[in-house]
Amino acid sequence: MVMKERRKTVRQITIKDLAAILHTTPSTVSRALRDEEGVGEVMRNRVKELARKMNYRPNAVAAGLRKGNSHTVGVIVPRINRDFFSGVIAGIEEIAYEAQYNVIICQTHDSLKKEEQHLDTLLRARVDGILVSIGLETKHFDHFEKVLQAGIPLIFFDRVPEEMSVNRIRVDDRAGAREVVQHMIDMGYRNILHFAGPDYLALYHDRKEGYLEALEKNGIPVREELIIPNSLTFEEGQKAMENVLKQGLRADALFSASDYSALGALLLLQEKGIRIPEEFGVAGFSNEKFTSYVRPSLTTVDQQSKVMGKHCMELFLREVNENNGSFSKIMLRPEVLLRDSTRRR
Amino acid sequence: MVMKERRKTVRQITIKDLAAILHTTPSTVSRALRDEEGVGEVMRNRVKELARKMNYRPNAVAAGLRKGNSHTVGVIVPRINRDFFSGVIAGIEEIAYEAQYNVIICQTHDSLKKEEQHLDTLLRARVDGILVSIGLETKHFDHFEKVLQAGIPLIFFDRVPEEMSVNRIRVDDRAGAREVVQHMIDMGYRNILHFAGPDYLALYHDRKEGYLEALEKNGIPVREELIIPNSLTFEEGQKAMENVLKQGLRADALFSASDYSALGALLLLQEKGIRIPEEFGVAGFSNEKFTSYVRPSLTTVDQQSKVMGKHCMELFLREVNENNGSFSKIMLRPEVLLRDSTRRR
DNA sequence: ATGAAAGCGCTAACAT
DNA sequence: ATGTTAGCGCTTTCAT
Repeated sequence: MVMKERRKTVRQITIKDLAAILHTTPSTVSRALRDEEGVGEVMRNRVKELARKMNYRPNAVAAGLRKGNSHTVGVIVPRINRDFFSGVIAGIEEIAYEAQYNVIICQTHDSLKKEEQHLDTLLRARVDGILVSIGLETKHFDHFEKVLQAGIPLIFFDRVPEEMSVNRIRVDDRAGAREVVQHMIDMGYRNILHFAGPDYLALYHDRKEGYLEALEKNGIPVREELIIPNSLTFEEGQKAMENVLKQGLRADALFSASDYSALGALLLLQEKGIRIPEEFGVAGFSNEKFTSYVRPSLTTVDQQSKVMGKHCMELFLREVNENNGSFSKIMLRPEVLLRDSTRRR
Repeated sequence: MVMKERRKTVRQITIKDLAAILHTTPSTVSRALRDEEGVGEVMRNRVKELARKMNYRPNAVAAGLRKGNSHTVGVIVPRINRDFFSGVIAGIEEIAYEAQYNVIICQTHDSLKKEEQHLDTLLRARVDGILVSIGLETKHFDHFEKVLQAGIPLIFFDRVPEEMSVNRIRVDDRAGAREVVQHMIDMGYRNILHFAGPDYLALYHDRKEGYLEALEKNGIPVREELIIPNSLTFEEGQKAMENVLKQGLRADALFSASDYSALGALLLLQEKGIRIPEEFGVAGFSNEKFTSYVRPSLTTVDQQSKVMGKHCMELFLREVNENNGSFSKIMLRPEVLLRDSTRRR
């Protein structure tokens, strides 16, 4: 590859150029290139041959303007470097690819302002649909109204607004939490901490509910002081566990709504010389990759990220084709992964 | 938020609609909205007010077609769930945001076919520039030629094609490797394994070179059998280390070109009851987040991902404004992070 | 089977 | 300060 040419503003080949060379018209060229009816065998081949030879590249902007769609969907997620979200994106991309859709990925870093900006940008770019997992700052959802006003499908996944008539896909967080806590109880843990997330997000609410249900079912009284709110990051997890130890709270296990804070706690416990899982059990949520890398490996709940992504895109495709005024709620079954951090005896 | 309306294909408000309502013309409305010269104070305010009231949303597709640019750059990376790549993307987004550019993120999963497809899609979408980190399968670069033909800036980062006249940004992998191996030698390790990547990628080549240089400088003879090619993933790392042990190779440390295979090896060694760092030292490369989460924490080399992303976007902005036929090579200084996996005595 | 003409929504050159 | 006109590159009706 020789990069000899000085870069300059180049006028790209257009359909009109091809038409002129072949002594025909843009309409015929357009039809030929898109394999439409009504072009002679010979002409079609001449067009395609020339297009190839001249490196013709269709202008999707122009086509989009004319056709009124872009064959592109926008995906808005809090962050792309979470295995969960990148898994969802992989699922979306897989189905999108089959259906010849492009995917634009945006991350909000959990900022409401960024979320609104990305939304505007995507709407201005005239995407054909938007798939969103909302950020931690998002407590009201008015800014999503304009997506519906624009008349394109809007689909929420994982972090979804509850009690609203919109398409949404989640895993059954409550069941996942219940099962993992049940397992911990089966392992003989009785004083189980819970690191929770903000209650206004259904998934965190449900994880707490699952925790409570499991305790209740086993006749274990709930101790409010064991439920520690807003402990989702690595650092928060360390700090929270440090406080627990400092306060001398009677506790022998932790079920965290987040793998990150579970790990923070786990490392702190190890530093203090507390043996896991013998003296203290730890479980997280989301099946981040590192949970299988740390020692002891961390019990967690897999959220079917790739399956969720596929469902998202399939739901979009259904919406865009059928366009009936209804909406879907899809709930996936999570998979509890029992690992060494809770497996004692 | 009441989502009452049945979704249907809605014609969005256009500049023409606004003009009609205000008994003026599209040009005036366009000028007013973009804060251009030549619109009266009163008219400008009336236009803006109405646009706001009617939820007018400019059609970026139409504007792009007319202006011949999209104010969008495309970013192609092997995968987005590597902390290194997501860090670069964060840097790109930061500068892009300031300069009012949109960013389209594409991942190739190291597939050459995907890389070519994404490239085509971005060119059809008429992005204003493309920033790429090539995939493992990519050994020839002809497909990038068309980016230059299209007359838009092309910038490679991290995984760049060497010996080619294109813009590229990297860290000094050789220096990073040399320093970390020197540190291992200082710690008394003498028989240091190297897990290498494919030699045709400059960054892996250079990491090996740095390793060799450090040995040489300290008068330690190179033993070819200690250099194990294509060991980059977690699984490959485990397998490679297992082979090393099985073969009874005399080795007391590992410098891996990848954090993932370093971790695989580390865990395998621990399983076998080998103490780290006392009996065996381990170092990786890239500063993936998990390297600080595992115990012992893993010595590694930080690649300045965010800084690299900023440089990429800044270089793009310079290119797009100045458009001189030259190209830049930027080399960043990596930072060696000495952690517990190599710190003995 | 092919061509002519209009127009998607916007911007910009050229009037007035 | 505002209007008129043309056109970005494509698709789609309507002719022939």
